[in-house]
Amino acid sequence: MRYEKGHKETTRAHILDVASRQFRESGVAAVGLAGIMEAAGLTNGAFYTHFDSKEDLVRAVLVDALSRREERHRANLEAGSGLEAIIRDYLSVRHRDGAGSGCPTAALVAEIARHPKKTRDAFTEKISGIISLTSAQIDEEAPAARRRNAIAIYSMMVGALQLSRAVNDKRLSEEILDGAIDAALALAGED
Amino acid sequence: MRYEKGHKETTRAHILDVASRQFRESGVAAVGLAGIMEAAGLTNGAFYTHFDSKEDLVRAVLVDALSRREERHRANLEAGSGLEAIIRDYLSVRHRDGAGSGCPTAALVAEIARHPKKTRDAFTEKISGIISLTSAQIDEEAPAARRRNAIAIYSMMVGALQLSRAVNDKRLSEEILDGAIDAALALAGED
DNA sequence: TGTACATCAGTGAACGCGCGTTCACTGATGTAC
DNA sequence: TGTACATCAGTGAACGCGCGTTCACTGATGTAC
Repeated sequence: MRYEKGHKETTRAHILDVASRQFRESGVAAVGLAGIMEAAGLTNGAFYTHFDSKEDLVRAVLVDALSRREERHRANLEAGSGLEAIIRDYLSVRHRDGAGSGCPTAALVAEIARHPKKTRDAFTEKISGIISLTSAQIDEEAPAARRRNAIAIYSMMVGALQLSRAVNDKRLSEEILDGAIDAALALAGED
Repeated sequence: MRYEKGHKETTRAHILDVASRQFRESGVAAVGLAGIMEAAGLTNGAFYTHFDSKEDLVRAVLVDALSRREERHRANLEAGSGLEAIIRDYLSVRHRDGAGSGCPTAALVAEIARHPKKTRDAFTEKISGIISLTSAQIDEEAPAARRRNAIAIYSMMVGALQLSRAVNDKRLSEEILDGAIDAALALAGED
């Protein structure tokens, strides 16, 4: 072959990374394929060697980014640092200010709701896994209560992170993060 | 004048209503001015008789829609139905399925975070008011705890509504709404 | 060993289209004289 | 009272631009004979 073995896979992964960052930073609708390809060091046309369409890329980005976060979540739990570390990390100033490398759900959930079924299917599956994983770590007897609290914590984290990003007042933004940390820890059974 | 008195104000309000619905339904970036004007029964060019730019319209929509929701919230509280009614209404299937007439925060918060300072300023002011209003209704002694819980409830409602909209599984979607209702009621001190 | 051909990731120009914005114009009415 | 002019919300065509997608082509390498 004209390129070394694995070259195509590497290029695809690179485009995926660039797109993943740009989507989370600016939103799917506001990002163009030409800009992604240019940032990846390629020209327009090469895109279709790797993906069928922009929608196909969105789906791939979603699955990849959510899988990475789930993996990190899992590693965190296995290292014994527990839900508390995850909550504090999620609702940190660093996460608020680094949307491009942050949670894809917080960055894109509203947009995903408007995308085709196939894309929402992929998202649903990943979210379902993240909720199950979180629920296993809640300090509660009843499984139903664990699941309920996992949903409440995840919803609160996603909502609070977004609000802290949209709000244009340092004090209020940090108050939102801190308020959500307290309430999430209480729901986790770790306060 | 060539049009009856108040005609211009009526037209402006009509454009604002149409835009407000389309933005909440499809997002700001995905909606074009031509589509808004056509749905309003006018032609392209008339837009600039009423607004300076698309960004100016976004700001006006945000202030208008959030003010209306705050007013409704306030009326609800004064009618004595309390926070519980507000929470149940916010996290209802009807609200989930009616984004176009629903909460602008849930529909647009991630996009707003990427808009210019002036737009985020307007959003910040309104959100601040909504948090204060909610906090006054929390069944807690300490003002700091009331404010913290108000923030937690609002964040959770926004996040849960978005997740319930994005997820493509009826069961999971309703589980998210119901889980968030339970947790929010607990935080409101009404469980 | 040397040559002809096949492979295919990437190039770069072009496609039709809709975007936000501008602007010369229309035409119904109000005002001035 | 009748006529000329001013006002201004709305029209509709056009502006340059970037969008997602297509496609004929390139050129470096691998394979066949």
